[in-house]
Amino acid sequence: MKYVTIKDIAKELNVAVSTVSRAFNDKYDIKPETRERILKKASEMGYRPNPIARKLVQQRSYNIGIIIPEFENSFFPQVIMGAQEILYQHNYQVLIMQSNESIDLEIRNAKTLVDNMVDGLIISLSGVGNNLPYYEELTEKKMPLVFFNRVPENIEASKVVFDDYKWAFFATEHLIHQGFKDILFISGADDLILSKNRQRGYDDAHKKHRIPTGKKINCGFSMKDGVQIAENLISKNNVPRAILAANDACAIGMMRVFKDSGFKIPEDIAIVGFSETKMAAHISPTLTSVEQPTYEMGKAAAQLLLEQLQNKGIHIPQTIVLNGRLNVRESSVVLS
Amino acid sequence: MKYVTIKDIAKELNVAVSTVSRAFNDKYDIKPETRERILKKASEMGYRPNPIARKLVQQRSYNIGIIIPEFENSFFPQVIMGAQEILYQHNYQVLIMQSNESIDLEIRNAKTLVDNMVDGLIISLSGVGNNLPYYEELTEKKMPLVFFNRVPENIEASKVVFDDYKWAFFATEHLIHQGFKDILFISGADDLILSKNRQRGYDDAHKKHRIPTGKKINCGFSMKDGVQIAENLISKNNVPRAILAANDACAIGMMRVFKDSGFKIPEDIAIVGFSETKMAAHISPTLTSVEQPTYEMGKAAAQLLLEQLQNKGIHIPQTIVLNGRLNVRESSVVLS
DNA sequence: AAAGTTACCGGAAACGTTTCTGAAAACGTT
DNA sequence: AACGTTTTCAGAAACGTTTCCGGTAACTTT
Repeated sequence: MKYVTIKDIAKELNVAVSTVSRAFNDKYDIKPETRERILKKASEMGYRPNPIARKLVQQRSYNIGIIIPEFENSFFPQVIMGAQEILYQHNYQVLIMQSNESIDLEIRNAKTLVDNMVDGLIISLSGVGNNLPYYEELTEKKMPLVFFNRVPENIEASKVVFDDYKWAFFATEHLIHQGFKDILFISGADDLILSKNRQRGYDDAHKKHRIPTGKKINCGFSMKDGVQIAENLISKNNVPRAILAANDACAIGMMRVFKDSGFKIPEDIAIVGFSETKMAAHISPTLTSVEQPTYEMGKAAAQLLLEQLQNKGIHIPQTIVLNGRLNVRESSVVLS
Repeated sequence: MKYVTIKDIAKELNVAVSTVSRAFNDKYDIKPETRERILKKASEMGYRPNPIARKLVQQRSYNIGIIIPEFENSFFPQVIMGAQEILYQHNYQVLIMQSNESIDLEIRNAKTLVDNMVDGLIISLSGVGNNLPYYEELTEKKMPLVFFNRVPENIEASKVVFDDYKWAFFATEHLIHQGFKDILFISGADDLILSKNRQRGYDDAHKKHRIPTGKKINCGFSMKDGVQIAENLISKNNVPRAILAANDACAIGMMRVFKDSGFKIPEDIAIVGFSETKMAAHISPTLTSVEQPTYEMGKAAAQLLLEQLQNKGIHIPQTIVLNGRLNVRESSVVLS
């Protein structure tokens, strides 16, 4: 590839490169007339400014990095789209990297993005481990950082999360109201705050209604995980009356297994999902699920980051807690 | 952010910057001993090479850009993961951009990536329009390009596609074998080759069995599109006996509407999806669908690109056609 | 011991921008 | 007409690398 540079234009027009640069950067000290002349010639020659060179001298990139743990569920893509909308408006480009649920890859991704001089980072953790010390380091170096969804506990950075406590509470209470006493809680990895909050919600709902809490099983967020757990429950003859699943993918995987094994949903076993996907309303029975404002989560994260980018220097970390909704559908309701 | 540079190390060790550079680039003319000394000091100081500066002087980035039209279906994420696997192995970083099914945004994305000196581009089209002249231009300028899935017709570039003709043919024939004569064909946008090939497969299957072809409706690839079309068919009292859908999302959207309106699947209406998603096996009735090797598609695209990157200069565009499979499930089978 | 090789390293140019400094030209003021 | 201002621009340094060129020192060869 041959690129047209600012020098080519300068030579063509017999002006200095600095003049051409000024023409493009809308600087005050340039005659409108020559500015037009330069812009015209530049577009004739098909010139496009080289962002790489600009990054180098300005020490900033107008790029924002987004790191997500997985691509399987539509959750993260939706968050990204929300963030993109805001960032595009402010002339930032978005670089997306995916960590495949691996902490090591996540660190590698983060370093790559930092090396590429992103102006800020929006991150959802793949897990908790030696990535956290690195993020500590980044915050100390004043790299603008925003975590979302799967956030670290002890890092002083802006975060946007879902109110997992509250909605785990409501979802559990909903199941209790249906008369179920033996409610299995499928949790994400234990080290995520998200899991702890849901656990608290689940526990407190039981306390409120003076019911002993049921079992808890840790689980990933994929359909495969759900399938595996369900098969396990059945083979051990350990099927509960109701389940609060880690997410929809997990719930749908379980439903499939239960249905195949002759269980009726919700008559034999009731199920509630989390972070609702499009599928919830389309499978049968339709799946009760906690709906999260994914798009808004992305938007909020982007906005928090923009704030940091604007008032650089002083910056008080902020945590935004987003509200949701429980969409009650067939999978958890028994008509009595 | 303050970055440690090659100069800092040079100063610290009283060597020239060129020497430090050599130490990192594994060049022959450096004494192993000083090389060690430099590497040690560098890691002590937390030095990381600045890829931006390197890009500028080398006029290459070791970055590959991937542009996809949408994030809703898991299809593209899976392709990306396949491509990533190959590209990572060859030390390329992957930059992902998403065009939101907009041709204008797609062009903008492509230009951004080119400006950022990606070494190559892997693209799936959002549509056909004034993006194509731009890609023509890029190929003339020798920018390595690989299209996949939604590919342009008349551009001399490497492509990897699915054998849409063959599997549309088989899927249609499968429906014909079930005894259905009135088969509605839900197609993607008309200007995509993919759509044309499927159309041909659909037509030829009818010809082979001497059945007049049914209707065709154009449609997007989202669940919403499916819902809308199904509602339309019902309201116009125009429901066919069987449907070959544009993809699974579309099929699932339709199934939902039909079920809600009292249609039995497959007794009243049979449905076959395309580019199978995880959901196909999990909804009820389970959905017959054409399975595409998404992961392999990404791998193949990456490999074609790598070939171009290696033998730069001479390069004969190549088209890889991937095979698939028809997974027959409940939604299309009537027991007779 | 002189000449030729080789191994190693320093210096400087280059990549394409932005930005700082300063100077020429144009203008206004008295 | 002399001076001060403002406008407009040119030149050069800088960003952090790689790479080319050349030079010294050590080692071979005769």
